[in-house]
Amino acid sequence: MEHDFTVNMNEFLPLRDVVFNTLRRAILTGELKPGERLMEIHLANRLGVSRTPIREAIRKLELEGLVTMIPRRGAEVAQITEKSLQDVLEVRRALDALCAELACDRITAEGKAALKKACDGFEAATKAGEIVEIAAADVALHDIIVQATGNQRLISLINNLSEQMYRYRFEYIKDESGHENLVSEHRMIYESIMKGDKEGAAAAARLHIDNQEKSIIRQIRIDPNRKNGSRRH
Amino acid sequence: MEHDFTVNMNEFLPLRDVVFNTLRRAILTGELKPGERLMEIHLANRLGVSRTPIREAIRKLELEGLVTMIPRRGAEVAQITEKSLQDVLEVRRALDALCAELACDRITAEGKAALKKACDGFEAATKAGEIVEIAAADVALHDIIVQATGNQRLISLINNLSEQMYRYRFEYIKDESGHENLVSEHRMIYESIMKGDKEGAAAAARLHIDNQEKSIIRQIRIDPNRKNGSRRH
DNA sequence: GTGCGTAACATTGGATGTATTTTGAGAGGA
DNA sequence: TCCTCTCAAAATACATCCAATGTTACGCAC
Repeated sequence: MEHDFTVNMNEFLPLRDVVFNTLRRAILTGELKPGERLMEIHLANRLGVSRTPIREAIRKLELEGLVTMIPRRGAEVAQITEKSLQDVLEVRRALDALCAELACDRITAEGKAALKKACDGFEAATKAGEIVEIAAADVALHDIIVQATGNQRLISLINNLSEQMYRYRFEYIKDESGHENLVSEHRMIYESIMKGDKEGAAAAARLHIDNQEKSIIRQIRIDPNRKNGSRRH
Repeated sequence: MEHDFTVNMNEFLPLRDVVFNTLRRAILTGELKPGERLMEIHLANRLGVSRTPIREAIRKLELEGLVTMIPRRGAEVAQITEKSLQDVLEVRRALDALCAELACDRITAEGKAALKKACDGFEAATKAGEIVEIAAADVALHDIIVQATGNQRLISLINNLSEQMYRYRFEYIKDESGHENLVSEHRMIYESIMKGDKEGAAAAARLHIDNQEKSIIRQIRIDPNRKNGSRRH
């Protein structure tokens, strides 16, 4: 229990970080569409800052892979291809399995309690059927497992990779038929971690990603119009 | 087989990328030491450019984890702790194993030929005993496996993680006693991939990282003076 | 002699100015 | 009608400038 000044600290975030977070959110929520150009002056006017913070934010987005740079032409929102999604998921499968294994060894008593609560919470959310609730519960559950590893590098990598598919998060949750699968997968991960069964936890985590992959890829094929961005003004 | 303009393109790299690469190399080779402050105006004078490209390069280094930002005070070269190294290696163990597995399925005939050549080359280099040669052969070998996965995201992640321990690369090679281990580990990975034995390849890759980890950690404990940076002027 | 306060300095954060490059439209010719 | 060349408009890349803040050192008081 440190101080509770953290809230006020947000006021003092450098503008570049505010812009960075704003743009990232806009890209991940689909407000800025793949292929759309990010022009410094327009963004600067829109956000009411000068070009400098915009540029620095774009540099970071570039390294994160959310925008692609074309020299002397500027940045645009990165295209998401089926291949790139599969690449991301392939890595995530390995890293989520690693998380599950490490969590078996390292999770604390409080962690276990939180995990149980999150697992129950997810089950309740699916029964209620509220998409947003389910997504939030899903994130919370995974977050506990990831955090339990205590590996800072792993934590930030997973967060980054998860982001890449953030805009598809709702797709596989909408699919009602998958709900009981989701619940049982979560429960299997949960129980394996509780027992300290590393192989079981890893296998369950992999299976979980496999199913997400199937669901997401199916959605993309059904609705491939996301590819082309449209101008905003 | 696209164009072969890639070489000439280097001439047209934006200044910020030149600075980015320069600073990154300086950090990884130890020319800029952990804890050392990166002051924009000094770097600008040193490299003969203005502050703008420096700033944008630092933003990228920040996201890559090579420098840490202190608000209103600037950037400094990130400290390397034993914990952070272990974190990196823990992730690499999983990703190298994944690479080996994927390579089993996806390596081409040319890839196999190159792999054989690289493997023999490494063995020859260890016999010759030239540290630099051995390191180069080691990189070449691993590169072939990583590239064979065809997963662009995985490739860049592994490259990034490898960089984090670049300055320790020579440490575990200097250790003469480990040479025959290195050779046999490489050979085991090589043979497993040739046979398409995924489990074997993954296990061998993990073992390989385990041994590197032991060697590097031992070196750090022997020579922990790297921790504190010194001012340059 | 030590500790506190203040002022000068150094450095980052952000804004603006300038030049080069790209793009796109329009005119002219095949 | 289509292609090409030219020119203008716009956007990036880089440099510089101003403002705000953190740091340091000096001096004064206790």
